[in-house]
Amino acid sequence: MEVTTEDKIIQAAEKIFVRDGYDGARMQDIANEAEINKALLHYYFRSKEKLFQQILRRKMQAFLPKIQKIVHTDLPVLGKLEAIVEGYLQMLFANPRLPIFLIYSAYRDPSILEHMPREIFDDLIRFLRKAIKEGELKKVDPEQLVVSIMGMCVFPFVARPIASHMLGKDEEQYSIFLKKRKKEILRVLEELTIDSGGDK
Amino acid sequence: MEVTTEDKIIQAAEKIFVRDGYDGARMQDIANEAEINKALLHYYFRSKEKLFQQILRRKMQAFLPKIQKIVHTDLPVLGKLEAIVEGYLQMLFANPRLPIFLIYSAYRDPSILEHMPREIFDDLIRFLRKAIKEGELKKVDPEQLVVSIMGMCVFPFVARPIASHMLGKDEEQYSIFLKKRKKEILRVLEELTIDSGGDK
DNA sequence: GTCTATATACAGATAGAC
DNA sequence: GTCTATCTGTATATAGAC
Repeated sequence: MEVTTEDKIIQAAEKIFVRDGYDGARMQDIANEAEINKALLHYYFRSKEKLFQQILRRKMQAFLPKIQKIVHTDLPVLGKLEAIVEGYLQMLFANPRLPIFLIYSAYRDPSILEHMPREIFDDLIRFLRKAIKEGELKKVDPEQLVVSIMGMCVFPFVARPIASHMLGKDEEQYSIFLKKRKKEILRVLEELTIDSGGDK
Repeated sequence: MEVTTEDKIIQAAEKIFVRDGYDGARMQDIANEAEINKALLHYYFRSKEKLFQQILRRKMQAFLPKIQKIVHTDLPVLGKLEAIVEGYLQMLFANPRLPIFLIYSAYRDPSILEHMPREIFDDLIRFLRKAIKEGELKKVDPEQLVVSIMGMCVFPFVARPIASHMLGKDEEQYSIFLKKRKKEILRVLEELTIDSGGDK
């Protein structure tokens, strides 16, 4: 299984675009990163814009499928929420700059959102609504709750430079802070669930 | 009180930089917005970089002082949290693109954070710690809680295009969603406070 | 397919008249 | 202080040899 030139370009372009954004990225940087010539980029993808669109689409599709599986597993509310938060945070640890890249790109050209799968959200919201009806979850707006969960997960990664400065933490301390995040988010979510067993 | 050319430039530059970011902004666009000639921008601010730094500093200082006042008022935990969330959301409604501008700018050049006041955070965290010790708030990590609150407030504004798409809402529906946000965030925070009165 | 060399476009910055 | 005209650098994109 050889690595084709196209693969090398895609790899390199992902790195540079995600790091620098469309406007900040330079074709020369991508070429350097791929260890090929700048002209080859155009040979394979015609233009910066077209290359960017490819990368964006790939990145969007890598975004949610893991979460989707979790949503469809059969777990009690808190267990499912825990799995979702964990899966989501895992993705963020592996791709800390992905959310801001996607967010920024969506401002630049909202039409790209057409390619973004939406069912995961719907399924999750449906699940939460059912959980409320069945008395496993306190009465909250499920849509609002999903956004709150995403916010609690994503924000410390997206706003990392500002947040670490605000908290007076260096890189290492902030990494530790992030690792404790799951427990603390679940601490909050716990309070929203209703303990049917009564034990604990 | 006349509007000086410098004022016009600053106004215009704020709008364009906040909207497009440093890389995306064009000096020509700023000049057009200010209804002056491009050369005048350089006459007043020498370079794009210098103009940007000015704007950034101004925007950073407009960011938190309102919150600071609230933190220093004498209110019970939930009341203070409510005031903070409200003030914060108000600022976000008035400046929806400010956070992403600041975040993105901080990635570009982290040294700008030196100009960002930090005491507000410290004060708030101290306050929360005290509230926990005095039994008004459940045992959570105050730093984590502050980040969670910020995340819940900021995320739906920062990620607006993606979030509205995910939820299948148009502009108007999403605005309504945002207006309900305060109540829902407080709903979550309520569960973290300890009702000393015992009523309700 | 891959390279070097070059064309083209445009943005930031300056010169100089008024 | 404000303008028009221009310079200079640099980024995307193409031509053409190998």
